[in-house]
Amino acid sequence: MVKIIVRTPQDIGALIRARRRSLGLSQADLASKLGTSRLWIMEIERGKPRASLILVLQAMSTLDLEFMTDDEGRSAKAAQTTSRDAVMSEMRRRSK
Amino acid sequence: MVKIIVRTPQDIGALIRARRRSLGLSQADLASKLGTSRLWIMEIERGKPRASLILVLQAMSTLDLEFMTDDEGRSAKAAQTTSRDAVMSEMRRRSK
DNA sequence: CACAAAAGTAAGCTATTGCTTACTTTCAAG
DNA sequence: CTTGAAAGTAAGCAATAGCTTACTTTTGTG
Repeated sequence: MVKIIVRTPQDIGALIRARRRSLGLSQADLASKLGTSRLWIMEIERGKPRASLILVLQAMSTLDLEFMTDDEGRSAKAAQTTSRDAVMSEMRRRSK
Repeated sequence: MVKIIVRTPQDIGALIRARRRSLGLSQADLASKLGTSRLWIMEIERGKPRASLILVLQAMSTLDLEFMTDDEGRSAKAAQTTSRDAVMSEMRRRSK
């Protein structure tokens, strides 16, 4: 199970297409599961840059795919800003 | 470094907001780095569902964030479909 | 080859995005 | 309490997303 990094709409298109195929679904099948049009599936698989976020996320979940991202241990502990960040924002405040 | 799963526009909004703050950037700062409007930053941080994919991906990269997904070892090896998938797609073909 | 499903292309339409500008409200620090 | 930056709200507008329908091309099997 290798981690793939997703940076571009093309990456997402390729991911969706590969997964759709590996599940044996046609574009029409996926479109109807998702409640979108077959045309939309076509376009997203081609890397449509301005596709809407929610449809992409729904497609991911329909295909049992998940996005992950690294959290830099900032979750609960650093509710109060770190002193370094405080300084930085102070600096910006002062500069013009 | 904990992996966070991102499933909804709200998840993305929270992620972007947290990271923006931890970098000491204002919404206006981020908007101008990204070439979008401050209003867009506002909306995305609130979980705008239909925001456009490309802007979201650009925001991620501007903030040094990455999306990852699991590849199920399907990369090169299984260029030719697995026999099980072949059967399934065959079945679908025949059924109506 | 021949046939059917899947995939791709096109055109036209409405709803929505993302923008600008301008104001208001909240926050942080003296 | 005052003040300036950041954040939130609002209105109006051009560009475009995503839809339907219809047609064409490609793909995979017998």
